[in-house]
Amino acid sequence: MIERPLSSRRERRKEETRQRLFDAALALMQEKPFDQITVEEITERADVAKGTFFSYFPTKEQLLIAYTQEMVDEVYEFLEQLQPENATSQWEVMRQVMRFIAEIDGRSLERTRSMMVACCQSNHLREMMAQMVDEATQRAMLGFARGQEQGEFRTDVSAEQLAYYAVRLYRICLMEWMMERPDQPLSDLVEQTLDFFKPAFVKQEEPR
Amino acid sequence: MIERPLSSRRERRKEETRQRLFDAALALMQEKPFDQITVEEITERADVAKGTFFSYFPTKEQLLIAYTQEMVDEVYEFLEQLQPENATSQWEVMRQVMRFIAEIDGRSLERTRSMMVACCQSNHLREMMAQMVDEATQRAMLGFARGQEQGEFRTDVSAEQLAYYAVRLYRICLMEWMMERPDQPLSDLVEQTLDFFKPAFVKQEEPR
Amino acid sequence: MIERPLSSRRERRKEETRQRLFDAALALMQEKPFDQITVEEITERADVAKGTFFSYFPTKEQLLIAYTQEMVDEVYEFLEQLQPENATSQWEVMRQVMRFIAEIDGRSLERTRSMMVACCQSNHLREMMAQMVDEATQRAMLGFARGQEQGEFRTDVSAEQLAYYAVRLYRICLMEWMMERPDQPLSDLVEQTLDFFKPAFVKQEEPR
Amino acid sequence: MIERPLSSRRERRKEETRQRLFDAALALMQEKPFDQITVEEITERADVAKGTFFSYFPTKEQLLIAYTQEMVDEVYEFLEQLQPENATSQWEVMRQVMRFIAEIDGRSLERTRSMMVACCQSNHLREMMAQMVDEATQRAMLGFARGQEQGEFRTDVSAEQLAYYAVRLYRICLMEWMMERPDQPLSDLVEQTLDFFKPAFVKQEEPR
DNA sequence: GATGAATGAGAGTTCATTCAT
DNA sequence: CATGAATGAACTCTCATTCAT
Repeated sequence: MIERPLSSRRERRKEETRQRLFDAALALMQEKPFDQITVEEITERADVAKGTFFSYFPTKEQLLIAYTQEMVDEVYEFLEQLQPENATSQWEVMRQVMRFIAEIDGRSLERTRSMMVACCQSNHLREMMAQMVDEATQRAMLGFARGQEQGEFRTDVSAEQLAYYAVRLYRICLMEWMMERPDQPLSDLVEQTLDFFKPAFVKQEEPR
Repeated sequence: MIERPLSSRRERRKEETRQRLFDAALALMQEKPFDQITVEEITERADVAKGTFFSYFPTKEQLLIAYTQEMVDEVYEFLEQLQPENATSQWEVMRQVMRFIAEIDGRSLERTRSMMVACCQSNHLREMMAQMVDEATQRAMLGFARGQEQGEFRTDVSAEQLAYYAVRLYRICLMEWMMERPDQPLSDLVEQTLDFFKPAFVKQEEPR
Repeated sequence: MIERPLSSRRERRKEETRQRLFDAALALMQEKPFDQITVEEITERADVAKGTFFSYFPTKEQLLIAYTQEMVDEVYEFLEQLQPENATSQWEVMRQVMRFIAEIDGRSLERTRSMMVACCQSNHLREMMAQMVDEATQRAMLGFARGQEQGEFRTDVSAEQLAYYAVRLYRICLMEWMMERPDQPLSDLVEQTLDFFKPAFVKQEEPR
Repeated sequence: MIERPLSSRRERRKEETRQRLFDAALALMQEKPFDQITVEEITERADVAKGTFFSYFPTKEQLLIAYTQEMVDEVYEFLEQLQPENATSQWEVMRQVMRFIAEIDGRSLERTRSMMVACCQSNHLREMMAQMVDEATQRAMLGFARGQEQGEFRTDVSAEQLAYYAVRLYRICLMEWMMERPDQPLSDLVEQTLDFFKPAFVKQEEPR
C-alpha cells in the first residue's frame, strides 16, 4: 500500500454521503440551535434515508464533535502555516490569528451559539476546545516571548501570562457578538477589543 | 390595607410551595442543563404533583426567566446600595461589583452553564441579560468618569469605552471558569483578570 | 309551612350563585362547545371560586343536564299554555310550537351544537330529549286527530303517524341550520320546511 | 411505470399497518365517541407503537377526516355508477341512494354518533359533509327534473327544491335512529319516512 | 357554604435510534 | 450499504375533582 503523503488532519470524510450529511447539518445549524434540529431534517436535506445517518455518525451528538474537529483542524492548519519568526510585530501575528478564528465563527451566529450550547453540555467537546485554546496559548507564548525580547511587550509578567490573557480576549468578542451585537461583524469586535486592551500588553514608556 | 390573618397561613403555604419548586429546580440545575431537566423531576423533588408546577409557572421556560429575574434583581439591589461617590478608587468599586456577581454565578457551575445555554436559546433571556449588562455599564461609566477627573484613569478614550470594556472583562472569567477551570473559584479569576488588564484602564505614568 | 302555590317545573335554582354559574356556562356555550369549556372558565366568569361549582353541580356534566331540563321545562310550559281546541287550524298550532322551539334553539348556534354533542354522548340526556319529543308528539296527535275530524288532514294514516312525522320535520331544520346554514335564522328554515312538506299532511282534493 | 418488486412487500406491509390503525379506530368508535378514544388505545388495539400512529396520520383528527373521506368516496362511487336515465321511477332511484347511505351509516350506531359529534366540532369535517350533501342534491335535481317532465313529480316547485328537501329527509331518519330508535334498522326508517313524505313530492291527482 | 391549592391520570405529539429488508 | 417503518420513552401541558382551611 502506498504511503499516504501529507495526510493532513483533514483526511477524514472521503465519502460523499458523509460530506452531504455534514453540509446539511451545517446549513441547518445556521437556522436554529443544534438540539432543535432533527436527524430527519438533516437526512432529508442531504437526500438520504434517515437510517443512513447512523452509518456515518454513531450518534447525533457525534456529528457535532466531528464538526468541532473540523473547525479545530482548520485552526491548527492555519497555525502551522504561520511563520511568526519573520514578523516584525508579534501583536500583529496574534491579531491575524484571532481574525482568522473570528472569520470561522463569524460565518454563522446560530451555528456558533449551537457550539456554545454543546460545549456547555458535553465534556468531550469542552475538552477539545480547551485543548485548542491551550495549543493556541502555547504558540502565542512563543510569539510573546519573542516580542518581549524585542521590547514590544511588557516584561513585568511572564510571556505565558501575556499569551494566556491575549487568547482569552477573544471570548469577550465572542460573547458580545452572540449575546448583544449579532449584527456587527465579529472581526470588527476583535479589532476594537484588541486595540483597547493593547496597553495591557505593550511595554510602557519608560518613566524617567 | 387590612391584614387578612385568615388567609395568611394559606398564603405562606403557597409561597412555600413556590419556593420548594424553585429550590428543587435550582438543585437540579446543579446537576445538569436546564433543558435536560423535566418538570416531573422538579415536582418529584419538590414533593408536589406534576400539575402543581403549572400553577406557579405557566411554562417550564418561565421558571428560568423567574430565576434570572431573581438574579438580576439581586444585582440591581447591590448596585443601588453602592455609594461610589465616597470611594477613593473607582477601580476598587468595580472590582467589588464584579466579585459580587462572581459570587452569585460561582455558587454553581452547572447552573451557570444552564443559564448560558438558556441565553443562547431564548431571545427573552438574552434581552434580560443584555439589559442588566447595559445597566451595569451605565453605572460603571459614572464611576469611570469620576475616576478620569481624579486622574485615576486614562483619558484618551471616553468613560463609556472604559466602562464598556471593564464590564466585558467579566466574561473572560466566566467562560474560563465554565470551560476550563471549573475548580478554581470564579472570584479568583476575576481578581487575576482585573489585575492583569488594569494597565489598559489606568492613566499611564507621564513620560518625561 | 305555607303551601307553595303553583310551584312550576322551574322551581329550581333559587340561589343566586347557582344562577350565576348557570348564566356563565350559557354565555360560554355561545362561544365554544361544552367540552372545550373548563370549570375554571365558568367559575371565573361567575366570579366564584372553582370549588364552588361542585357545590351546585356534582359534576360538570350535570350542568348540561340541568340546562337541558330548563329548556325542556320552557317547552312544557309553552305546551301547557296552548289551547289548541280553540284554533281554527291545527297546522297553525303546530307551526307555532315549532317556531317557539326554533327560537330557543336559535339563540345560539354553538350552544345548540353543544347540546347535540352532549346528546350523542350521554344516554341520560338522550332520554330527556326523547321524552320531550314524545310528549310533543302526544300533544300534536290530539291536534291532528282534531284536524282529521275537521277535514284538515289526510285520513289514510293515523293521527299518531301524522304527529310523529310532523314533529320530526323539525330535525331537518335543526341539522340544516347547524351544519350548513348557520347564517339563516332557524325559524325561517322551519317556515319553509313546513310549507314544503304540508302536502304530505293535508287532505288531498277528492279525485272524482 | 416499472414495477418495483423489491419494495412491494414493504409497501404492502405499510398499507397493512395503516389499515390496522384504521380498523382499530373504527372498532373503538363502535364503543365510544371519537374524542373519548385515545391514540394509545388505537395503537394498542392495532398492536403498534404509539408513535407509529403519527407516521400515518399527522394528527388524531386527520384519522377522522380520512375516515370521512373514505365514506364520502364510497358514496361518490355509488352515485357515479348510477344510471338514472334508465330508471322508470326517479323516486325509486332516490330511495336506492338513500338506502345505500343508510347501510353505511347503519353499520355502527356509535361510529355514526362519533361522526355527528365530530361534525359539530370541526369546521373541516362539516364542510366535507356539506359538500357531499350538495353533490347529492345536484344529482337528485337532475332526477327530479326528469321526473317532473315525465309527470312523476309536482311542478309547482322547482326540481331544485324537490331535490333539496328529498335529500334532507335523510336527516330525519338519521337523528331518529341515533336518538330514539337505535334498535330499528336505519334503512327501515328510511323506507317508512320516504313513504310518508312521498305525497309532498309527487304530482297530485288532477281534480276533476 | 366558599375557597383555591393540590392532585395525578392522561392527553397528543416528538424523535433518536434500531433493524428487517 | 442504504432504506424507512417501527419503536417507545419522554416530553410539556390540561383539567375535573378533592379537601383542608
